[in-house]
Parts: sequence; structure tokens; C-alpha cells
Amino acid sequence: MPELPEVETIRRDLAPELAGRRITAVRIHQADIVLSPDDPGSFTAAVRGRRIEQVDRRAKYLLLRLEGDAVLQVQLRMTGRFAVGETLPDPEEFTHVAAELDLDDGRTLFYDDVRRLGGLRSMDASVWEARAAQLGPEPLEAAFGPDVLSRQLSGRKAPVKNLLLDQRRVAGLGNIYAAEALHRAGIDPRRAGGSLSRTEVEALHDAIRETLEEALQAAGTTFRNYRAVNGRSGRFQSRLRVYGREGESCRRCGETVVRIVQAGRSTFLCPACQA
DNA sequence: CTTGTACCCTGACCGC
DNA sequence: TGCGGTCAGGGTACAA
Repeated sequence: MPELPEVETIRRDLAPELAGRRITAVRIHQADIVLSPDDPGSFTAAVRGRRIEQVDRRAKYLLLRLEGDAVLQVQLRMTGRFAVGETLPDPEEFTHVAAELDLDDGRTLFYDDVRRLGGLRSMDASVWEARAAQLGPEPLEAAFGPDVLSRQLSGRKAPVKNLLLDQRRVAGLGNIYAAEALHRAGIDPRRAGGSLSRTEVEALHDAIRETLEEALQAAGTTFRNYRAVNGRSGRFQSRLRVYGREGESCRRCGETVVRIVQAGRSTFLCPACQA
């Protein structure tokens, strides 16, 4: 379940390995990880032979900037992972390699995805920029202030947790960090977005940034499937305050953490701290 | 425009 | 030991 901290961790792992390398060959083992409108043939034609200039992230997307104003976009979704090596580094960990991209230094970039919900696609940089413009602000950038968050929530009747998951409002939050940030801010996830006071919006803003920054420092949360590059685990799971802790006691007040369902997703909260 | 729901996919887990 | 049912959730499509 890679969210912003996990994808950014992967970006930091991959950037020094990939920047400047040329993609010399592409092998697609599972056609359905090549995402529409690409197909294996068009994807291979678009990326083979090109040099990787830079590795970026926007929201939960990983972006390999290729020479010739092309972008290789990666969506990890639930179970997408990468490994780099002359051969597959950990065959017991990477058991569902769906694609291989050979590099000009003799190594290969392996994309592994058990459930094949994620995948790769190519597009022109101009197409990507138009899509990126539809995404919400990056919560760790300086421009993301309380006013920006306030604008995204004001007047909204939808539950604040649902709004936080909407990538058009804030980019990069997923189910884990939305729940964690709301707990840290002491806000009930069921509250209408527009019902938050200025003070609460400020608390939520701070909580989002603190939660993401701490998770990034810990190289992400390895809860089920997530691994950084070459199988490295995150460490933030031991610091989760509510996510996945149904029936356990709140680390702040001792009350029992409960699980509810919002928009078909689990939400964990402390009924006392988030009243 | 907003809001909600179904879908994709496999493996882990649970109860019997 | 097996076996069926449930759940995990990001992004997208689509309906109301």
C-alpha cells in the first residue's frame, strides 16, 4: 500500500541507480501491467533505447523522465515493487516479476506485482503535465499551507477522511496516513470537511505534514506488501497510532481503537481522542 | 458539479 | 488437511 512516503522512499532508492542509464531492452511477462492506453508493443517502442534523465514523484506516481520529452509513469497501487541488479536480487521475495527493463550498465530493473493492480505506461511529457495539473497540492511542499487545505475542505459535506483520500484535493495520502493524520489532529474522520474550524484545519495541516515526514524518515510503513527497492522494509509500522490497531488501546488516552467503514474502506480511530 | 459504488487482482487468514 | 468466504485498497469508470 504505497502512499506518499513509500513512493518517495522508492524514488530516493531508484534515482541514483537509474539516472543517466539507458533502457536497452524491455521484457513484459504480464501484459496487463502495461496500463491503458499503452500495450506491450507501444510501451516497448516508446521507452526502449531512451536514456533516463531523472526520477521524480508526483502524488503516488513514480516518474522516469526519459530523453525526448517522454515520461515512463509507474503506478504501484497495492503490490508493485522494484528490484535492481545484474540478476534478480532476492528471488524468494520477488516471486511475481511482471516486467524487466535492461539498463546499459549491465543491470536490470525488475518490476514485481503480485496482484497486478499497478503497472507502467508511457506518455509524452505534455500529456503528463496536463494530468499532473489535475492533482491536488503536494503536502510536503512549502506551498502547502493551512489556507490551501482549508480551500480543499471548505463547503464540503463529504467526510473529511474521504476528502483526504481524494487525490485532486491533497496528493499522496492513502488509507493509512489519512487515518493517522486525523488521529494526530484529534478530528473525527466522519466530520463533514466543511465543518472543521480554522483551528482544526491548522491542526490537521500540521498533522498531515508531521505524519508524512516521520514516515518518510522511517522509510515508510511495511504493513503487508510494501517494500522499498530490493526488498528493504520500512519501519513506520511500529509507530502507527490507530491504523490496523482495532481492539488495542490508544497510545494517547488508553481508550480502545475502533474500526469503521467509510466509502468501502476501513477507517481506524480513537473514539475518545477524536470525538 | 458532487457523491457513492463496482471493479480489478492474489494471497493471507479464518472458521468449519 | 482442505475448502470456501472475506478482506486488503489505489485509481478509474460509471451511475445517480
